[in-house]
Amino acid sequence: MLLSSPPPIQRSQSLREQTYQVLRTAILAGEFLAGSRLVETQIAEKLQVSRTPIREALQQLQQEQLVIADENGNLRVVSFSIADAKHLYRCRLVLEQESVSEACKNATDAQMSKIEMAIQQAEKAITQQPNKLTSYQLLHIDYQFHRAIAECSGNPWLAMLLDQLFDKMALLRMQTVQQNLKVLEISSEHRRIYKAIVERNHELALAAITDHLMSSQARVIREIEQMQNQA
Amino acid sequence: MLLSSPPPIQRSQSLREQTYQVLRTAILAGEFLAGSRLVETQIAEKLQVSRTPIREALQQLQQEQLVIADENGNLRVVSFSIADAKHLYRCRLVLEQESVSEACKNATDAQMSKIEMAIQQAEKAITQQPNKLTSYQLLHIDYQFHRAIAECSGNPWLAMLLDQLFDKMALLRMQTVQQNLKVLEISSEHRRIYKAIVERNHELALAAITDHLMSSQARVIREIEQMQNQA
DNA sequence: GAATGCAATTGTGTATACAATATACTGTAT
DNA sequence: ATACAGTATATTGTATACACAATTGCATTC
Repeated sequence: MLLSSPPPIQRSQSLREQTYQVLRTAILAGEFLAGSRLVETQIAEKLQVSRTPIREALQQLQQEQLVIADENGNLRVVSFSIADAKHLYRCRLVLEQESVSEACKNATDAQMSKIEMAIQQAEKAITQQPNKLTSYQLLHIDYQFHRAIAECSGNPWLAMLLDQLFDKMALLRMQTVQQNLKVLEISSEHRRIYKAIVERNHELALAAITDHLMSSQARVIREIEQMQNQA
Repeated sequence: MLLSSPPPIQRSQSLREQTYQVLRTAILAGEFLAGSRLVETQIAEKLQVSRTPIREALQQLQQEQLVIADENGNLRVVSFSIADAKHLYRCRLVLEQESVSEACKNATDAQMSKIEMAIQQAEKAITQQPNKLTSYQLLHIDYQFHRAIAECSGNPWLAMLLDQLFDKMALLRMQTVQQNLKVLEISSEHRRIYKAIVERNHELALAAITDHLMSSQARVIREIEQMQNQA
């Protein structure tokens, strides 16, 4: 007998994968002081696993540039400059322009409704639990929206490249004051993008995503500048 | 006594790094049949090192998507479809447009001359040793040019994203018939791009890079199609 | 002959051992 | 007290050992 859907058995994740997730989340949630040192043995002891999975998780984070080796080869959590912010946003802009552009052409109804769901979830979250959300959670919700558009593009490589940038964006925000995002502004900007995609209005969608990202960049840079003035 | 320049000693690279380079080069040079399986223990024996550095090298290749895990978790060299080719070129196009665009604005004289050197090296190589070059070497020379432009952009993240794509491009070519690239066409297209950047002619540079990549994509896809017909 | 069960083999995940190197510490001589 | 030597400590790179899962081949049974 043939099963209609092949059983998606997932054998419990490896320690490496679990360790990776734990560390990545901790970094993106800002639980390490920026620039703090990461030592295999210490993490191994804290998580109660051997060095091997830790090593591999750290290596992966290093490749993603969430962790970098300093001049002595010591691993540290990255810390971004304003220049980095501008460069990262520039990369993200051209990739997301392609993303919405293709989404206008290719998005199926199911995919579009996934975008809308992302918007609704965001709005629900910010009205229901105004101050209970961490910045990390807010950002995650935000990226669901952008991720959904990338999926509409039908280009998995594009989605992959954007994913890489999203992580760095999150870290960028974590470095800044943990002040809440301008959630209302973001929400209306998202709606505008979504509307353009649904109408398959290519020009408008491009303009909307561009505006959104430029505003977002401006907000981030302003925050970083404020932080630096305080310090 | 203090040395004027901090001694740039590079203690002989780790086995992990060496293994990584060996495997990566072998893959990009097409020394594995596409889709062939990679087994830690076998490679370890062949290279006469323990599994540990091999594991880590393979993990890195996996993250770069030069190696993927199949449904059973076995590692294999990737193999790209025509759809992948189109998607990868699309990503590359938007990133390289940004690249030349910023290069027009920011390139210093030294950086520009590096681009020209890349062109000259390419021309020297193809006139002096017409048939002695492997496809891998030709591609490497080609990418020097594109890499030089990315450096002119002054955006290290952009360069990083493009680097990732270049490796996949190389693999894409390796899968196709090992017939020689249309080196003459490429060379003149490169010259056109270079000229536009030197003149800081933004419009022209964008048009030139776009033409170049579209032609390149067409060449690759034609090759893949031919291959598939033969098979 | 097909199906079931049971080694034997292979391969991976994780822990640990050991060596090399970098860092910190301590005591001694000036 | 300061400079320095020598020693202890910490950290990483690599090898190896062991456990477990998956696969294969063979034998046994129906």
